[in-house]
Amino acid sequence: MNPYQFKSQENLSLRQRVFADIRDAIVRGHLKPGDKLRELDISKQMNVSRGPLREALRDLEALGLVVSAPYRETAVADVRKEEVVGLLIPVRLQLELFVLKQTRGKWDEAFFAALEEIVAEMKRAAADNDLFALIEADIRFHEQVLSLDDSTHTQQIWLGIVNRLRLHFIKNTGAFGDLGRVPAEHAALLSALRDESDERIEALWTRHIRDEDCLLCFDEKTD
Amino acid sequence: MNPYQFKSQENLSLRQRVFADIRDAIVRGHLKPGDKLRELDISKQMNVSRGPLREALRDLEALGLVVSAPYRETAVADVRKEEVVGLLIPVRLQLELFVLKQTRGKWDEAFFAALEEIVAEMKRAAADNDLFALIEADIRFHEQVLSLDDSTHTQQIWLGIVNRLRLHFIKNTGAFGDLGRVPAEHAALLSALRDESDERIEALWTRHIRDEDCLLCFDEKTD
DNA sequence: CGATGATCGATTGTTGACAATCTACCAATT
DNA sequence: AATTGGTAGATTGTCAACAATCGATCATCG
Repeated sequence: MNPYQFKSQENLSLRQRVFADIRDAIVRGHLKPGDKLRELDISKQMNVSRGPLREALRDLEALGLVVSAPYRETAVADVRKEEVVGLLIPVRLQLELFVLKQTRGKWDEAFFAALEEIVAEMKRAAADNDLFALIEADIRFHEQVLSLDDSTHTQQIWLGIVNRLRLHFIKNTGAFGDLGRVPAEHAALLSALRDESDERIEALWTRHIRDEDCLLCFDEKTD
Repeated sequence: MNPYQFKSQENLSLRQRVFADIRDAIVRGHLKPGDKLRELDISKQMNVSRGPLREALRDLEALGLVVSAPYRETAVADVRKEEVVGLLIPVRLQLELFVLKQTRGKWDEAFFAALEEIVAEMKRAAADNDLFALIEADIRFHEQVLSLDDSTHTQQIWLGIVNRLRLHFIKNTGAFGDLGRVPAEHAALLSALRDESDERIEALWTRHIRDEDCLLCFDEKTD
């Protein structure tokens, strides 16, 4: 056998690359809610025919990042803060707690090391004041946890909310007062996973995810 | 103004009709998990070109009803009972409780009447021993509740799980011992919505949704 | 005999052209 | 002036042909 592990060569179809590009443009904020996505324009810009592009738009629609109606142009969707805070984040919390409970005892050193590495990335991003990288690392931290469970449904539900969370985070950029708090919080979570009891982990985890939206609600309350 | 309210004329694209047909074939059990969906076969059978069909397949994939990989044929997805019971149903419970809390006080007579009508349908279906109709009525009951909230996210998350619930229910058909229990349970829920306190409603609702999977786990434990 | 390479049929991926529909605008009618 | 009807341009919906890739099969070679 091969002693070196090659990364799986991801065979991305045109449709998937197009999808990723548009998604990134949306969650990075280059496309604002309500912006029209005209198929011909985009297909010309990307040098791609409309077939794969249309399929990519349908994928984005399924994730709630765009909205469309027959014969009307597709537009970037909006995400309202109350819905994210009241619904998406609770569902997400439920999802992560489910996986943590489900996989208790399966946490090995490789898992902890991966989280450690992500926390290090967070620190770098916070030091650089790179908000986007920070958010991506944050998401990757939680995805690493979710990946403990290989159930299709877990991934599917996560996919259904993660991009709207991205959109939400980016939209409420200004609220992140202290970027350094993010790596610190996640480091605390990691150390809890290593040493603390299940109940304590659950309590910490719940508070962490609640705090994340408090960070974001914050800007509404300041003078 | 017109005194008569016309139903909104639904303008369904070919893609949407194709989507609905395949979805029905899957949740009705005519297509079993693992069955291959060859684009050319289906497009010929439906007398439709592959473009809209492919988009419909991508929609089905987003809902977790089919799985596919590049250059490999799409196949009907399977749904494992543990995942439904452990994850989909808890998430669904959370979703419905959220909407109920959110819309408390907005429940009018028209809403109750709609639920009443659905319960009547359930009774008919149970009397006819028509399992499929019963399941559809059950789903419609809960969709009626969810429709109290007009948030996009609520619908989106529901869409992400409802078809897999359908698949699950159909798959575990044999478990439904007493069809009459279903309308009775929902009638109880309805009367609780009318008269009981919020706490009592929440408790009843939680028990109801838990019971639904108990009904389905049932077949594993008999004899 | 086992591993590698080539070939073929089947299936999906992609494209560009054509058809159907929508929106906006303006004229006709009352 | 308000409503209706019609037209034009833009945009999406649909199609059928072509290209790329996959899996199975068999030949080749060590």
